[in-house]
Amino acid sequence: MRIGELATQAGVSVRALRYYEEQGLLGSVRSPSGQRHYVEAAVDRVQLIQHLYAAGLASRTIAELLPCVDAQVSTPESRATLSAERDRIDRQITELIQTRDRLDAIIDLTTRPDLSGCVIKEDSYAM
Amino acid sequence: MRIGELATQAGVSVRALRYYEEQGLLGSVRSPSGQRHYVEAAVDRVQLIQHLYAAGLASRTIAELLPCVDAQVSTPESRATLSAERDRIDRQITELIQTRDRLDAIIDLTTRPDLSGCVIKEDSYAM
DNA sequence: CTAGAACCTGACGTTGACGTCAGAGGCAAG
DNA sequence: CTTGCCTCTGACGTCAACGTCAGGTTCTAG
Repeated sequence: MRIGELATQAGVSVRALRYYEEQGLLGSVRSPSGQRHYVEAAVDRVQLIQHLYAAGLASRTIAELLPCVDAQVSTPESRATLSAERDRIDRQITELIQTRDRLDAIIDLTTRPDLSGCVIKEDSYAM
Repeated sequence: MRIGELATQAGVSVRALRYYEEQGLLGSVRSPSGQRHYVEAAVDRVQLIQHLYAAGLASRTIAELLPCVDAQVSTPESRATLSAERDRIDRQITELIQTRDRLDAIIDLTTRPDLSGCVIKEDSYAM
């Protein structure tokens, strides 16, 4: 599998894949002419990388953690990084839920029929 | 309340507050000498801005939505933006939960006692 | 065999939310 | 009055994850 097809299948750009390799996140086998070739499993790996990026992890952090995924082994440092990032994501989720609920409240407030123009109510008071 | 105290109370930098004003997110009253003065409610507003930034909204989007919060009224466009962002945050939460669970699985796999050194199992096969 | 698509390596450009520095003025205390 | 902290307005710097362009090679379909 060459870089263009991997890009298509994983839904990222060719440039991104080269960047991942540059950051030590994604390996490739080079053909004699220098072209990158990937195994099928690379699709999943790229998507994992994307999810970790989306969760706010930096390249360096991902580069530190991916070997654990590969070798299924963790050092004390990587264990610390793993649980730290896990907890950070957890707090991020909590905050996002609050913000989402806040947006819901705003939507509710601003969508609800505007009672300020409801003069009839005042008439009923005047009775 | 001057800019330094607002920065302290809201937990952001002075530079950030000037930036918010520049982006039209945060108003201030100027003293004759040109210094910014803020009302108490500015603390909450700054924290709302921070939460919206943390949720991935851009300055322009926030600038578009804050008037709704203030006036409690929404235009058709702002309603669309509001629900679009709400849904985006919702998807983001879902993805973050998946990534967190993925990290949990990795932690579990790499922390668990290493069975690869357990040769006794192979002996039991050899029986 | 040839055109066009895909690939390569640099290397500079982009974007957003600020950080930081320079130079100048403002304000309360002693 | 002056010392020291706070504030002001530009304006350039930063950082990360790519985008984009240049200039050249390689693969593939007809």
